[in-house]
Amino acid sequence: MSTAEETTGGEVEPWDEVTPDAARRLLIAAVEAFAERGYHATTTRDIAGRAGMSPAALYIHYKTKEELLHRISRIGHDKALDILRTAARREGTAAERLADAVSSFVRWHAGRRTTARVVQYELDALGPEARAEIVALRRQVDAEVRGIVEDGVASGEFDVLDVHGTTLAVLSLCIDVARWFTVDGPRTPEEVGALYADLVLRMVGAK
Amino acid sequence: MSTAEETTGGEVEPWDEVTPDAARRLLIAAVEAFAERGYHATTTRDIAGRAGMSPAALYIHYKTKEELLHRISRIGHDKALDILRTAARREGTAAERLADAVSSFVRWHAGRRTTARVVQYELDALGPEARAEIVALRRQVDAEVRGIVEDGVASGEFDVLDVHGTTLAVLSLCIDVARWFTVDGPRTPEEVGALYADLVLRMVGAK
DNA sequence: GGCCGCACTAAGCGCCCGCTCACCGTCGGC
DNA sequence: GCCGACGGTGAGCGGGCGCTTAGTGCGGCC
Repeated sequence: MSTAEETTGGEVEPWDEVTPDAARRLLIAAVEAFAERGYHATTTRDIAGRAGMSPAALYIHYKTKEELLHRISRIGHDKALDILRTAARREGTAAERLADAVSSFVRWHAGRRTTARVVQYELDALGPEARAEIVALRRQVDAEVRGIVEDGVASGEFDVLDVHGTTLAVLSLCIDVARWFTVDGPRTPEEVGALYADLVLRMVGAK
Repeated sequence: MSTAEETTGGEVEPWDEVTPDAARRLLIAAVEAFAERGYHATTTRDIAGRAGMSPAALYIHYKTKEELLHRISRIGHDKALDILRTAARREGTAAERLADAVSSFVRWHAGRRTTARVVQYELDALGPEARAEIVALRRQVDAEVRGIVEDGVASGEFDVLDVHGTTLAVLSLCIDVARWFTVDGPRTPEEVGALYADLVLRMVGAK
């Protein structure tokens, strides 16, 4: 096991794009609290406490509690989109790219479960403008996966009746991992990723 | 269009097991509010207001706000389990029974979306004892689906490497419908049910 | 060494939450 | 025609919420 910093959940938390250090500690504390209890059940006092600060310290780095959620959601969606884009743009058959996309997307949802929960399930807590921004990112996520599926259909690799519906189901399957996965469970993120890649290839009728 | 009572979402709401009438109206109001905003973001004043009552009226029929969630969750899980049991116990091949289970389970999650959202996503808001009761019901849900998958494997109808993992994925796929489905979308609950039944048969490698 | 800037704290404001309680209108039984 | 039972209301309590503000300790720069 590496000596890199880990959370109680055993997840490595980079978040290195967030500076200064105090702002990053507050954001990581917020991710943990939101993932455990949900945005509305989390208090600003709880977030500050987890970060080892007084309640007022939060407002030096963030305008509101909602801005914290917005930042988390934005960074998380960027990362998720980046994972899918990397898989979609690599060389290989549509089946190889789809398997790569699903397995890495699932590994992220399982391994970075706390972040993924906040990203996928707390969207409704954002205000209209922030939500609109995130919804646009989600459409890009959908487009990446649909692109691979369409490539496979065009090349004759896949046998799919409803491309939009199947794409939705594939993403849905991956996203729901954040709901049920636990580090205490019998499977590692890598195992779930491999299993799900196989299941998805079956769903698209890969030859 | 029928003259049966419908909510704004176009869903028929039986809830006929809840009496008296005022208690049922409060419970339906709570389902709508919890589904829209989440348990923690919903106020007792909002629930009572939707039911056309004063805030204090809620406490004549329910001890706490949490008891409302518990009742909703219990009734909803009973209904979901009933749907799966009916499909699992009918006559037919494992493939027929699995397709029936998935399509009816998905139709429920899409058609009764508000209830399903509360049932599937607000579990963590329950206290320890109530949550334990519901978790036991969920294990029975899992067992019903796993039973059909095992039958199919035993009879040679299905080709499945990881029975537990695949069962989990099948249920996961169905449950996530409650997160993304909208009545404004392009698909009816029946269409999604049929699509998902096909996808699941592919996942289990049905001959 | 003196002073400025700023990250941070202690205290607390105003608000709204879940929930309670004293009271009231209505309706069936005699 | 009166009376108790009961479903319902108006007002409000105690508390915790998101957020603010006045003040403090400390590190860097001349």
